Amino acid sequence: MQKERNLSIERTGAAPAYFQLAAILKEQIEKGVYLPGAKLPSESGLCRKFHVSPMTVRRSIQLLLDEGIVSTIRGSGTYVKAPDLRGGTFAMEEFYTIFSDKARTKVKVIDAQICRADAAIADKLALNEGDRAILIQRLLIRDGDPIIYHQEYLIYDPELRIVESELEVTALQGLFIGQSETTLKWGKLSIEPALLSGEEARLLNTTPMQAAFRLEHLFFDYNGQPVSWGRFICRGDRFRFTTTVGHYTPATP
Amino acid sequence: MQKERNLSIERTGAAPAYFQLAAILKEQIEKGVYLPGAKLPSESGLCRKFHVSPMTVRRSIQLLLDEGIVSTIRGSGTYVKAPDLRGGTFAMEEFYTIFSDKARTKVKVIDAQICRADAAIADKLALNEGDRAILIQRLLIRDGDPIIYHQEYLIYDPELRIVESELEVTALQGLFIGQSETTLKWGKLSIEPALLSGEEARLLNTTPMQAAFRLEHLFFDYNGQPVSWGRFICRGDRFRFTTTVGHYTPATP
DNA sequence: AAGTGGTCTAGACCACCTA
DNA sequence: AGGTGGTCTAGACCACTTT
Repeated sequence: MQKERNLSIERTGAAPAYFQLAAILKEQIEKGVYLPGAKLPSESGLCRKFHVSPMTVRRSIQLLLDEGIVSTIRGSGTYVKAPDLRGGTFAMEEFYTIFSDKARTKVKVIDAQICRADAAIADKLALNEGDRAILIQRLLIRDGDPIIYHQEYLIYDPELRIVESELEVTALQGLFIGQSETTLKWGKLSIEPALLSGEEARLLNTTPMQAAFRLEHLFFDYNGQPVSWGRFICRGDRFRFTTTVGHYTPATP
Repeated sequence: MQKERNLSIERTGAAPAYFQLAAILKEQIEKGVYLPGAKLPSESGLCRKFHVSPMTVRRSIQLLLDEGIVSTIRGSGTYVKAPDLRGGTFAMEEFYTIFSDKARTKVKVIDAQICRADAAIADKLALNEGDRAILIQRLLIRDGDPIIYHQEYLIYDPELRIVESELEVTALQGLFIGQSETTLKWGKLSIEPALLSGEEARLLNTTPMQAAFRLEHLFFDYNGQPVSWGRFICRGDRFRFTTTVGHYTPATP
């Protein structure tokens, strides 16, 4: 037995006990006390050492599990994971913050019209070729610069009033914030790299053949009917998805 | 009071109670029993209705929270969220599965050499310009087709034996699986769209100016020292990151 | 057989929101 | 004031792995 570290749980209501314990364990791992592959103390051991109940310890471990810092093996123990690229997930948060910054970001509707579905549109929106659909084109302007071009096809259904709500300038924010639209149930998203076409480059005020992200979205309602299909064309020099892997605790010295 | 649904928790050990309860709630939401914005029954109410303890109910709600299906407001209740783009996260899983499919995927080391750090390398790896560094170039071949070109700079440190371990053909897989390398602590990843250069196109057996993903990685060791900086150039026509938002329960009719 | 993580109970107190 | 979610306890039993 070595000198007991003066690490303990404060019960002054500062932070939840399970959070404090998780922070302590993370710090140990951070410092290299437990290297990748090493086994953490058992849950019952942690109960005794920190004078908390089993459930509280479990919640702490669950936090580390969620953050991908450790993995558990039933009947064996809890082990520190080595960082791997697999753990990396790219979130849309940064993307979203741009939309929500209303002071610097403006959405401009370029055009809204009724069109006829071609093969691709009919396929995506479960229509027949030649059926009516609605096309809305928007430009997202950041500090006066157009940086995202959005093109969206909606099913033509006057009863659903989708058009009216979509046509509001704030509708784009709505997609991100998730307000109103109780008709939408779920959506598929995909990201691929693309080249700016002449038209897209013109709208985005740059030159063609630039690298860009194409973020495609397809939303469905509660009947399983596709409602909206569209894509965001984002200037590649303005966007980048970032993330971290491994155990990185930002600045708590 | 309406007719009680014959939904109840089975205690036959089939699945954990908290999981079953979460599934029941998800199904209700899925069916539109609780529309976006609607309030779920209170936790104590769920305890009574399903004859489980508060902790079990809480775990169920926690699951729904993690999946972004509901949000809770302390002192008020639990509410169904509307789907929003924000919830979408793009995982590296698909990317990883390609690497792990050893039957169809082969890694080929094109070149490994000692080089001198230019300004960019020196900056990323915290070296001085002109310092020695190691450059490794690999090609990932899928069904005989080269689809990813990987370029990686490592600090030149004979003591650390990083080179030897990195040079193994399996090292790339190791980055994903997270085996061995106990010296790596954490890493930063970023994705941006790019155009294939002439050299890159030649290696990937396609034409220049094609759209591609550039996945950049920077790994650090336990001393905070950058160890490895590199990028994966992925043919855009072969890769796509996908995700879903909203409450989508795959095939349980 | 002993130890480990996974699940669960039946309460408790608190902070917060709504009325 | 009463209801709600957030935290926590001090046990229990189980399935599993290790010795």
